[in-house]
Formats: sequence, structure tokens, C-alpha cells
Amino acid sequence: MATRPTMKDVAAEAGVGVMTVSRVVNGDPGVAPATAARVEEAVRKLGYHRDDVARQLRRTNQLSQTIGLMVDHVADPFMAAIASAAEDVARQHGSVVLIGSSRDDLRREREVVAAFTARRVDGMVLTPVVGSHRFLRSTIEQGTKVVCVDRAAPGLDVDAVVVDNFDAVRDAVQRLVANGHRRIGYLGDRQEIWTVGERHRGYLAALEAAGIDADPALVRHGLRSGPEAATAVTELLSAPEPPTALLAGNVVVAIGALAVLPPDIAFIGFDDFALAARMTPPVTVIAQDPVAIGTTAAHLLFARIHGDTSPPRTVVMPTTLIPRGSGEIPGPYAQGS
Amino acid sequence: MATRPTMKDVAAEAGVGVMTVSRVVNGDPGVAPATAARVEEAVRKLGYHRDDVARQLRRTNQLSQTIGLMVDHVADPFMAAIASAAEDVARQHGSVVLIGSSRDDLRREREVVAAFTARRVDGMVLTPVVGSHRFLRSTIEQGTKVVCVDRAAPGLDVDAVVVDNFDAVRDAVQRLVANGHRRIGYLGDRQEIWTVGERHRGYLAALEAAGIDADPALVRHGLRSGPEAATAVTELLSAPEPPTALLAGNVVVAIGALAVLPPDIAFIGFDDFALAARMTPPVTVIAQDPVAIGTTAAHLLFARIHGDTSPPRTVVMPTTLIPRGSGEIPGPYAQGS
DNA sequence: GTGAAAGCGCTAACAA
DNA sequence: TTGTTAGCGCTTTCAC
Repeated sequence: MATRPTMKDVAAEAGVGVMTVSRVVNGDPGVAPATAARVEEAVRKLGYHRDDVARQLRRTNQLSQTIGLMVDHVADPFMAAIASAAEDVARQHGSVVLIGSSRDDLRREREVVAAFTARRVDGMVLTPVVGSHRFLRSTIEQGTKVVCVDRAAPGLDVDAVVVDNFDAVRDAVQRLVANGHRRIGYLGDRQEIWTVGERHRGYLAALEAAGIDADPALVRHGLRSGPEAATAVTELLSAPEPPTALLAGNVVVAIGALAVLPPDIAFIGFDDFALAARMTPPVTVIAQDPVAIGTTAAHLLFARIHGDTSPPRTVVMPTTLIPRGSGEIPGPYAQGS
Repeated sequence: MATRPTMKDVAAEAGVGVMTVSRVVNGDPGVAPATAARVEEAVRKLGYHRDDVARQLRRTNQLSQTIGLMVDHVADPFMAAIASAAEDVARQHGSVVLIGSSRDDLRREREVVAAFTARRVDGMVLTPVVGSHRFLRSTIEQGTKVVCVDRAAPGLDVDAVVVDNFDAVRDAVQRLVANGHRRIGYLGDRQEIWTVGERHRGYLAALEAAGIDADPALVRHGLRSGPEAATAVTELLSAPEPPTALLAGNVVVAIGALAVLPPDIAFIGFDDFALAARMTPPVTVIAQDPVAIGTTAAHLLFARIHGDTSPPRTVVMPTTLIPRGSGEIPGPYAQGS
């Protein structure tokens, strides 16, 4: 196996000094065309590729042109869309993206962040898990920029891009109430996750506004997978006083629930998904725009990297309720006709 | 903004030499506990984080503990699952993952690969786009390991993980024929993509085996999005002699097609998707296992990185036809009953 | 227009 | 057990 050629090798091959090679490789001006051609020929012949690792070491106050992206789970379609959008923006800035998943585990998050920091990323986009983020303090103080996405990180004074989880769920539940439902079930992921807590609060607020007593028997927290959600739905519906409507707090839970949901139960899910419109009945959802969210977060990050020192701000992106049918199934207290 | 402390700063703070700091930071043996404690205290106080960029430069024959993953499009659920699996394996090997999307553009692929190479990744997992991959030659010769996933790269003698696209589609089409269909439509992405070509060949082989003349009017290539697929379906079905069955070559095309497909047309899609079983009728698919594919590719890559020099091999992962109903709708030539 | 010397932050090799 | 020296591949600086 051939060894990796260095600038020295190229310089020797072309019969010039390393500085000339450096200039040619970086497209710097001030090299005679004939010399440049000789260098380029040597580069091709030896298969030389510049070592950005060494380069970054010397250019000490320069950027590494690398950002980190830590999400909950890359395979989650919502997170994958954010990742894709962030990568597109990074590309526009000539940067590459290091990716990592926390799987909602703080220890794992710390490891991923440490790996990013050790590689001297210019900044990172994080979906923070529940817990303390003090370990990020020194990294941020030393100049690494951080933007949170999807979830805020309490106690971390950085930019964040989130949606109006509370309002969106409150409005959706109010819609179910207006359609004649009073026994409305809630299916959610681990309540400690910031978005999940916000959505649950929205659910409770809507019930309270409607003068409905919240029944703990209608609420299921901590659903981590489709099958768990399906089981929860089956249990809720076989109770003595079953719900007539359900709200699913995220897309994993929604898809799991839909696998076993009878068509006469009203249903609204958080997050849109492919073919929601082709289900029977078509599924009403609260849609976020993950591409816009990821793009916004990445733009904020690069603004910071390029010197924006304004106070941190939280951008709240809108959600849209898409009525398709399942959320409009009337309940036992429906008015009229 | 505080400047980033170096080992020298820590050494000064702790009143020791830099080598002692290096030993403590890396957990090397041979440091007196009391000294180590002083160093650790200084590390904490200064918020020191080891610079892996400088580290990698010196440890020249060592690994960068970084791999690259270049897929078609991270937002594609199939690719996202592969990425997630690869990240899990990388994590087990103490490595992080650089991600990039080619968007099926060879120029973009080259840029991504160049960015990976410049950062001295130990290896990369690629979903090669159509075109020549000679530009990878020198990188591979210099020791960067490459594994192809999902698609083979003709002319590149490296490991690959693929599925039996040809057989899977041939068998699926034979199934449609057995169910009484003779006018079977094919909906595919750009035919130059290796998987797409294989699947189309499988389609043609099944027709030929059944003695059915392939009708070009029933074939649509180059479908790049759901809406394009939907339009193609509408056009095919409004032709004078419309197909009675359709085969969709990938999940994007399948989902687009299903948005407009009448329930009496038989349908088989390539790739499984959430809620396929809840459609009306439930959707028959040829399922791949992206997690197994991504895991296998990553394992192959790390085996190479850790010194495996056996001849390159292509691993063919199985697919499974999941009959759910849409593929079992009888055609006009159905036997019996 | 070109090159030689120094040094980025770290670790290998050796010395004490 | 600890420290010193050299050098990884590159760029900065300055001299020619």
C-alpha cells in the first residue's frame, strides 16, 4: 500500500519548495503559471490530497469548516429531515457535518459532544436530552457555538429553534372538544423531554378551559415505540369508560396507535407523515416543517460562527393543523344534525 | 471570550511538564496518583479539552477515529436507517461519523469524498452515484477503506452490501402474472442508478419468462419524486389499454403512486414503509432490512480498517416479499373461482 | 516569484 | 515517576 504523499513529496517531484506547492494547492496568487503547471502535474502523478488536519493545526484562529449535529435518533424521519436541511446549509458554507445520536441518554450526549469538541468543530446543533448541560459551559466559553433545535435546554443560554408545542396541542384538543368529545385520551413519550412536557401541558390547558376534569386514566406517558403505543391504545379502549378521541404526542406514537385504532375513534397526531391522507379515515395532524426548522437552526449557527454576538434568541416556528377527517369525527356531545 | 487552553497551560497550572499532562489526559499508566490529581484539578479549572486534531497529526500511523458516510439523501427513510445503523457500529468502535449527501450528483459526490479525504477519515461508506469512480483510486491506494452500500460501483474493486434486486422484482412480477395479470406497469427512478437498472431487468425477465411481450407504454423511468410518480400513474391508467397491475421501484415512487391509485389495481412496492398494512387495500411490498444492511456495511468497513486484507467481496442481503393484499388482487386472466 | 525557518498542540523516543 | 527533544504536515513570516 502506497504511503500518503505530503507537500514535501510533491515539492521534490516538481523541483520546487513546499511553499510553492502550498500556494498552488490553495489557489493562492503569485505563482508563475509554468511553475503552477509543474506542481499540478506532480499532484496528479502522486495522487496528493491536502491534509486538512495539519492545515487546521497551523491556521490556529481559523475555522475547521466542520459542525456537529447531535439528534435524538437519526433514523427518526423528523430528525433525518432536520439533519438533511442542516447538511445543505453547511454545504453552502463549505462545511461538513459530524453526526451523532443521543438516543435520549445524557451520558451518550456528553460523549458525542466531547467527540465533537475534541475534533474542534466550529459549532454544533443539538437536540438536548433532559438533564444538566453545564458540561457545555467551558466549550461554549472557548468559542464553540451551540444552537438547540426542537427542544430548549433549560439553563443553557444559547439560540434555540422550537415550535409552539403548547399552543398547537391546546388548539387541537379544543377542536376535539368542539366536535363533541369530553373523554379525550393522551398518548405521549417520556414527559421529561421538553417538547413532550409542553404538549402535555397544552392538553391539560385545553381540558381546563373547557371545564373538563382531567382523568389520569386517559393519559399514557413514556411510550417509546410503536408497539408500546399500540398496547396503550388497546388498554385505554378496553377500559370501562373508554375515550372517544385520542391525541398522539409524536409521530412514532401516532403510527403505533393507528395500527390498532378503530375507525370510529377521533384522532389527531403530532407531526405529519407520508400517506396520512390515504388512511381510513384520513389522519388529521399537527404538522411541523422539519426542513424549515433545520435550515433556520443551521443559519443561526453559521451566523454565530461568522461573528454574530447579539443576545441569544429563541425562534418559534409555526405549526399547522391539517384537518383530514380523523380529527373531525364527532363525539357523543356533538351539536346539531 | 476565553482562549482555548493547551496542555502547556495545564502543565503550568499544575506545575508539571506537558508529558505528564499528556499521560494523565490519555489515562496512560505511570503517573503518581497525587500528580495525576493535581493535573486533573488543573484540567477542570481551565476547562481543558484535548485537541484531537493536533493529536492525530503526531500519531501519524494511527487512526483518526472518524469515518465518512455518503448517501443519496439523508432525509430518505431508507438511507436514514442505514446511517443510524452505521453510526451505532462506529460508536462501538469509538469513532464518529461525517455525513454527506450526493443527491445523485457525481460532482457533489466528489466534493463530499474530497472533504472526507482531506479530513483523513479512516474509511467511508458510500452509496455511489452513476458515473466513474476512478477519482477514488488514489485515495484507496493510500489506505482509506471504502465500502459501497445499496449500490455497487462498477469498476471499483471494493466491498459492497446490496440486495438481490433482480430476483426480488422478478419474483414479485411473476407473482402478479400468476394472479392473472398480463398488463403490468413499471414505475422507476433514473435507470442509470444501479439498483433501478437491476430492478427493471428483473421486471423484464419475469415478463419474458411468462411469454408476455414487454410494452414500453407501461414503463415509466426517471421518476424523482412522489408527485412525478402520481402523475405517471394517472397517465398510465388513462391510456387506451391501461395496466391492471403496477410495480413501484422504490418507496418514494410507491408512496407517490399510492396517493392516486384506485383500489382495484394490483400493486407491489419496493421497500416497506410504516402503515403499509393499514392502507386500503393493505400494500404488498418487497422489504429490505436497512438496519441489517447498514450494520453489515459498517462492520465490513471496520474490519478493513483494522487490517482485513482479504479480497473484496459483495454481500447480498435477502429481501422479503410481504403479501398484504394489494399485490394479490386478481387480474383479468386469474384462474379458478 | 520563490524558498527557508519557525511553530501550531500534541506524542514518540529517549534521558534523567 | 517525570521531563526534554524532535517532529507530524502544514502555514505564517520574512528574506531573497
